[in-house]
Amino acid sequence: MATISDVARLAEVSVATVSRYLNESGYVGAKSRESIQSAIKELNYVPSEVARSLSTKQSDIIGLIIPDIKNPFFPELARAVEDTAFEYGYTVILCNSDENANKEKHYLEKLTKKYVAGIILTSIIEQENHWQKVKLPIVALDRPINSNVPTVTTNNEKGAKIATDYLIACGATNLLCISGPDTFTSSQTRVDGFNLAATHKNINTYIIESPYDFEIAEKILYDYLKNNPAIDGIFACSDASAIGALKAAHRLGICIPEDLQIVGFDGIQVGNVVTPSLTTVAQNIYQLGQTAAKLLIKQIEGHKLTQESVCIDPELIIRETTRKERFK
Amino acid sequence: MATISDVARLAEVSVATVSRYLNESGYVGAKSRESIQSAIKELNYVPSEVARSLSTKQSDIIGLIIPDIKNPFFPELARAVEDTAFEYGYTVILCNSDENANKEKHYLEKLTKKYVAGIILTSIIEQENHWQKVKLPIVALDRPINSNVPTVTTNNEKGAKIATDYLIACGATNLLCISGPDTFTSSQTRVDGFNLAATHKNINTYIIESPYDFEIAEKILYDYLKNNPAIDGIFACSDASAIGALKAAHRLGICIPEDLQIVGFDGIQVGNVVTPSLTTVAQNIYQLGQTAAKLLIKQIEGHKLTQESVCIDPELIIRETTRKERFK
DNA sequence: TTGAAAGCGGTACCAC
DNA sequence: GTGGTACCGCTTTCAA
Repeated sequence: MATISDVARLAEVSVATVSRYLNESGYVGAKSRESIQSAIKELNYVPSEVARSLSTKQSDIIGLIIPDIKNPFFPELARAVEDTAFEYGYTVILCNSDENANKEKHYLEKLTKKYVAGIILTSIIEQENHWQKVKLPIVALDRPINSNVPTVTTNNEKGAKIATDYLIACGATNLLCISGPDTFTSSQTRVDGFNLAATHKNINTYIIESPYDFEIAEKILYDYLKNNPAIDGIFACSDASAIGALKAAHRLGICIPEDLQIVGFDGIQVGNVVTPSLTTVAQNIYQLGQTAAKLLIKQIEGHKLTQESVCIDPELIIRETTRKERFK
Repeated sequence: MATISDVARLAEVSVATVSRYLNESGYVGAKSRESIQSAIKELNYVPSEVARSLSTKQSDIIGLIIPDIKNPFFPELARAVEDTAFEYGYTVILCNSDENANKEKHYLEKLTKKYVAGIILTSIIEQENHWQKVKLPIVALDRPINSNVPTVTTNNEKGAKIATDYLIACGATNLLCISGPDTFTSSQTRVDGFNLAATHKNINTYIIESPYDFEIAEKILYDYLKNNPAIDGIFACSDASAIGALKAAHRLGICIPEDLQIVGFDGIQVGNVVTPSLTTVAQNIYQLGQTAAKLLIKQIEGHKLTQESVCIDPELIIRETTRKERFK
């Protein structure tokens, strides 16, 4: 593999000049420029990013730490981050933390060692603060970690409120909210939105907790719905639990949406494939990822952030698990 | 950030000794060892992987090039690769090629510049040969690129044969095979398996092509099934097209599995969520990724490969889009 | 406009 | 056992 000095030698100039040419920093005379160009071509020269990194203490690598790429929410997010990174000439390292503080910490350290340019973090660690040791640009995605860290999230409360309002408008009066694990602030915020919309009306509300896993949710909801047949509307804090509820209702012979209406949250693809297809509050996942990446790159490149944090509105997608709106 | 010479100075030894200690190469006396340890602790020293890479021309980064992480087949694959990489101390860079030769080439180059240790490639480029310029360890995943490159694939022919045999055993006699784009050898091989199982019996066979996209497949199959009501069994070369077929049949009022049985291929999660749930030939996706990563790491670490290529058997998962087996 | 040379933070050979 | 030191390939002063 040819090096910069090979190029310099062949072009009969100094490495400094070649470097200047490469980085478009400083002057390079026309003749030098030409001979450098042909030398590069002839030697098939490709600059070493590692050497450059060592010198500049910077790289074009972005670390993306997420809980689990298998979780249907994240592929699209990762894709958005990668697309944006690609557009700006960056590259992304994928890390699955499994909601595990140690793994998260491990990756944070590992990425630091690599001089990554910055990190996008969907952290489990809201209370802890490994990230504080990291002096790199960081953006928190989906889950805020600290008010000093720029954060990109969905407007969860608003989304939950819209969903609940819609259920009520469609005639549901006994509402169940399926919350997520209480360690997720996003889940708590969605529950807040649910309460905001459902209280002070002639509505009965119930809350039950379930992990964002459709098989577990199915079990939990099977038991719950069996014992609580009055429930006629469900707002689930995730599509996964919504689909679990759908399956459970199916097994119990409950008709959807006639006897029971369901609205999910997230907008993952599967919701469109189940029968009946799922009415849901869709997060703009791609935009979340894209925004996070852009915010990070802005920081990396030393621009001032005009907005520290971004909150993206979700959108209600009406499909088949809800009836027609009756009350406006 | 502390460097190796800071450590050496504080520990009152030379950098060479610290380096030896760090890499467990060569002798380090007990006293030196101790003072180095405490110096490292005190300075909170973390070795720079970049500097090390420059010196050794090696890194612990594995490049993973896939068409699109949003494609439901790949998250699990990526996860398996990442898990295995993690286990062996490697880190993975994720690249989405979009089945685009230029993007693939770009990434191949970019990864080379970074001195990545090796590359796992799900290539679109079966005929081209960008990868030939790359002198790094490579493993081809899912799609063979060349007989010299170690390859990990599913036994597609066998899987297709099992699926088709099963359809026939369940009483289907007018079989449609939904193939994939003919640029995928995997699809061709599955069609081969289908033909192998279906010809020479009192079976009528038909073949139609569709992309691995459930919405497009739905359109194509809607038209096809409308005009060919005799079809009573479908073997789809992907779960995506199987689900498209399912949706199309649903819209046409065709009962599944009574009037029409469907078997998919891939084993993606969605198949388990649709109604009726999809009988399918499941690839062992996790194992594919894991095997590829292990094969790559073996090469990287200079071990001889005992088996150049690996072919993993898929498994028929019987769910609700097929009837009970009637003929054995 | 250009080049010499001092880093960047390690590794590894060789002499002691 | 240990240390001096010449690289690895590139960036970046600073002087010419």
